[in-house]
Amino acid sequence: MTKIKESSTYNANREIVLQECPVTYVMQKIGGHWKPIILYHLLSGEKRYSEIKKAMPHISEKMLIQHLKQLEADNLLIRNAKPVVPPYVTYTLTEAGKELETVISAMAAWAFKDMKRGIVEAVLEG
Amino acid sequence: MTKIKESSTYNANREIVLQECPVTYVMQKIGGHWKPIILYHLLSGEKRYSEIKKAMPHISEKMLIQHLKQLEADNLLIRNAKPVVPPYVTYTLTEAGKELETVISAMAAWAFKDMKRGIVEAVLEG
DNA sequence: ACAAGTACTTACCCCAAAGTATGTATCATG
DNA sequence: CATGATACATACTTTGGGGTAAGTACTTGT
Repeated sequence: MTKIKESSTYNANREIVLQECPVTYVMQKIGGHWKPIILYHLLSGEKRYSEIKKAMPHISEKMLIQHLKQLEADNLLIRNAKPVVPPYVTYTLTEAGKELETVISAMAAWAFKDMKRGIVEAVLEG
Repeated sequence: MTKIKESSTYNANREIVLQECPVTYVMQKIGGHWKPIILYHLLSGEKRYSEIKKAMPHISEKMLIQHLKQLEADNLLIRNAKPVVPPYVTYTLTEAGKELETVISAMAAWAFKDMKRGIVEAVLEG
């Protein structure tokens, strides 16, 4: 059986790369502008929708909801809706979500180091 | 006429988020489909262009070059061209690039754990 | 009566990222 | 003298992520 050529490389790419590359696997789940930031805010504990929104003034509602749904689908957080009348919905990290803290920390550590490096170089050049 | 404000959110977002969020800072540098994979291949040592290309059969030349240039500009790798006649160009990680290994390892570790979790759940569900 | 708050949903649009395809310079080799 | 290898460059098209704006359903406060 010849391998399916599906519709051109990029579908092929996605799947192959996903299976081969754990980093890409992670990127699928926490990549993009907003997801890591949402996760970051939830690392400090359960928050309700409006709290997250206030913590991220620059995100649109559409993006926020969309990524919350995605993170839920990816089993990184849990949505909890109380059937009360002003809706009361909270989001909590799952175990998987909490375990991302090590990844996020590693990133943050590297980022700070790299930012410093940038400054040092700028100073040396100037 | 829906006019988009010149300086409206998404440009503002980028900058604000970059300054506020180290994770986004990292994403700018190693995010996307290809960059982490390129870095991964270079973690095992200096490689020439054609070697990287062969190691990543699904990337287009355009994307490969483009990301190599970007990674170079971001000070994550160094391009070394020997002025010989079949061109001989190698790429090596900088210190900053090598230090990404901790980040990439954290990602990989999480990914494998999470993949396993996915399998376990699938089995339990039947 | 009606505005305001909460947690979304939907429709429409734009742009940057990624893909496709082809071109370039140089020399070695058949 | 034409072909192939190497390391790119460039034009052109497509795709999808993200942005804006507006609507929904339900109730509380004034």
